[in-house]
Amino acid sequence: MADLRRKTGPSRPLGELTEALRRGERRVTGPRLAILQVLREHRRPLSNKEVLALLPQGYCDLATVYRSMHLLRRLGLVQRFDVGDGVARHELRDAGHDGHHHHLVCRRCAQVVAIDCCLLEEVERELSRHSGYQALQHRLEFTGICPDCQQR
Amino acid sequence: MADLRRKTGPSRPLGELTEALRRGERRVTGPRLAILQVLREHRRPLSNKEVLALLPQGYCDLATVYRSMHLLRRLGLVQRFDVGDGVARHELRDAGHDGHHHHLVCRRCAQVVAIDCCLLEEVERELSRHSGYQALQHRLEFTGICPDCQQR
DNA sequence: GTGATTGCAAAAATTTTGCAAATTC
DNA sequence: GAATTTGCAAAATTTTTGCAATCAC
Repeated sequence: MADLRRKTGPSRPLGELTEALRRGERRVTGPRLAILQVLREHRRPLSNKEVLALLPQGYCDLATVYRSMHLLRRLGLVQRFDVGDGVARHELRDAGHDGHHHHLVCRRCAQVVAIDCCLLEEVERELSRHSGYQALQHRLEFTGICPDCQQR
Repeated sequence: MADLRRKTGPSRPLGELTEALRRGERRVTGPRLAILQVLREHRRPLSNKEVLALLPQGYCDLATVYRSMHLLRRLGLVQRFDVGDGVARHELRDAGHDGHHHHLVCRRCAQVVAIDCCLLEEVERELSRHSGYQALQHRLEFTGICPDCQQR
């Protein structure tokens, strides 16, 4: 499922990522760079242990991976996935994450259609009124079978 | 959008649930009955600790709640949700439809509100017409800051 | 009675944290 | 030089498991 979400094309340049760190007034350290490299090269949800294993032998501590992942998530660079086995996984997000939008993904071929408009602003306002929750955000993903795949 | 929040009334009759246990050749025990009662009365994703706390004082062991929840999941009676705080939650599934609905999760305390109606059936139809995709499904999750956390 | 189920306690596994030393800016 | 970040070890959680006692059928 995670693979279906992935957009084709190269991942974000490392420079952009370190830039995001600096914007957040965080330091660009060896471990953080290395972790970002791993995430760039393996674009699927990785557990922290997997990330550690993909780093040069003994390069950094598991605790550092945990801390870095928290940071990257706060900065919006990474998205967390819970697959249902009690282990958190993280995946690098695509560049356009500030421009909020949704995707429609084919479950067969993973072709992606971007949905430009955000469909849920009105719903969000209503929901906030009814629930008392504030600062609402949402994450919406559609899947289906694309026209091409329907013919096969 | 009148009533977004799930009505808290009991759902599936208890008899139907114990029936499912028997069909699975599992025994109907006190702890299992009590856990099912709790799930029937609180129809939102509950952690195992929450379930235990909602049972009569000292009524059963946390390990039993874990084991029961595994069983109920294998039997398809409950659905597991991972909200992103490292704690698994379970919710009773509805008999009739697939149990599809959405959640509103507090980003601070992970408290969950179930949203009874599916907001996107109409959107899905529109989207299907415009994109040509078929058999659409979606996953939608709202997050926000719950009223309690707003005060802290 | 037989076999599944429970409680208890102990173990596993994941994640977080305190603090001195090292690193980045 | 100041402040953040790291490693290490220890702690805190969440979840699982072994086993004798108990319970459902």
